[in-house]
Amino acid sequence: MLSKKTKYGLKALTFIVNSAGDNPVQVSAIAKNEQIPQKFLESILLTLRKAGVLGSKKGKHGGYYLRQDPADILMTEVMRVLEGPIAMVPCVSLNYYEKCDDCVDEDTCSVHKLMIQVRDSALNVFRNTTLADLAVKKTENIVK
Amino acid sequence: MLSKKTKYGLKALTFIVNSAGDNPVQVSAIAKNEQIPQKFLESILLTLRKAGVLGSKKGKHGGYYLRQDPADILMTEVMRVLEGPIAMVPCVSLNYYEKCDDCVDEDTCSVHKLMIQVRDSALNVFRNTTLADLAVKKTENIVK
DNA sequence: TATTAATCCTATCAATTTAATAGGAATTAC
DNA sequence: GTAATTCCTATTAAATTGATAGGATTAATA
Repeated sequence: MLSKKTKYGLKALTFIVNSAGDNPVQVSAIAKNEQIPQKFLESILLTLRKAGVLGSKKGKHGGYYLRQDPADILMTEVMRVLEGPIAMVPCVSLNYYEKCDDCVDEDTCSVHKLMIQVRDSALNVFRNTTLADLAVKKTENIVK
Repeated sequence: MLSKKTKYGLKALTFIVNSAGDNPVQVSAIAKNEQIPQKFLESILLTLRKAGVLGSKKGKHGGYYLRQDPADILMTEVMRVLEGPIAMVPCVSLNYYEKCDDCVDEDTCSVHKLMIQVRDSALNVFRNTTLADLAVKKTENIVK
């Protein structure tokens, strides 16, 4: 299952893209519009900022903003920050590899083989989707 | 993350395929060879039996066996039984659809769009992989 | 410079899920 | 009838998730 953290995070990022002014977007505005508990959202945006996806400005008229063009922000990065490894098992993770304690031989493990395929198919989606793609509205989508 | 339940279940099914005799395979044998807690494994195999993937024979010389040719058992079925819905969010699930309470319009939801792609890519793997594929050993794999 | 509005930080909590264990009932082979 | 096996229900410990609480810090501006 996708965690609420990730779901909220993706919605928040999309909202920021679509609030396209030069001013930072406030947590309260996002929370209200996307129906997200504000305090929870605060912690999520903080995570995204620490990961370098978002920048922030403190104090009055502060808020969050993107640090790159949305077309340059890949879902691989966003998903890893919010949801953790893309692989479903550590033994097929590119960025967080760990050997299974129970598995004698990775090369003959049936789970390993299957999970590599699942990982690659997910990677294929995330590598080819940017935040800009997510933020495209439906009408724009149709026009394309 | 893949649950241990699913991991153990996949390993157990593979083990049964590779124990290819006509006799049912005992839980104790699987548990021992695959390093799975026996009581936990019992409950997993019971689930697979109730779902129709495995058959069982009680009493002395009893055990579990496949009800179909491994080449006819798709990962879509196995994964749904063990891990639950393939979709990461209920609102894109083919078999367990549920509307999000927070989401106003599915058609414009950025999460929805992305998760449909992820679901389809996973389905593509699971629909094209059978238990027989999982159970192929490495050497056989190379020979192909 | 005082006030207000925002992010930042740490801690805590309740609910849920997961992984595992326990104990025995039912069934079957021999 | 005994031994070996699956079947069933209940319980539990640990981990994770989702959310809340309270205040510290920072910056704009009146």
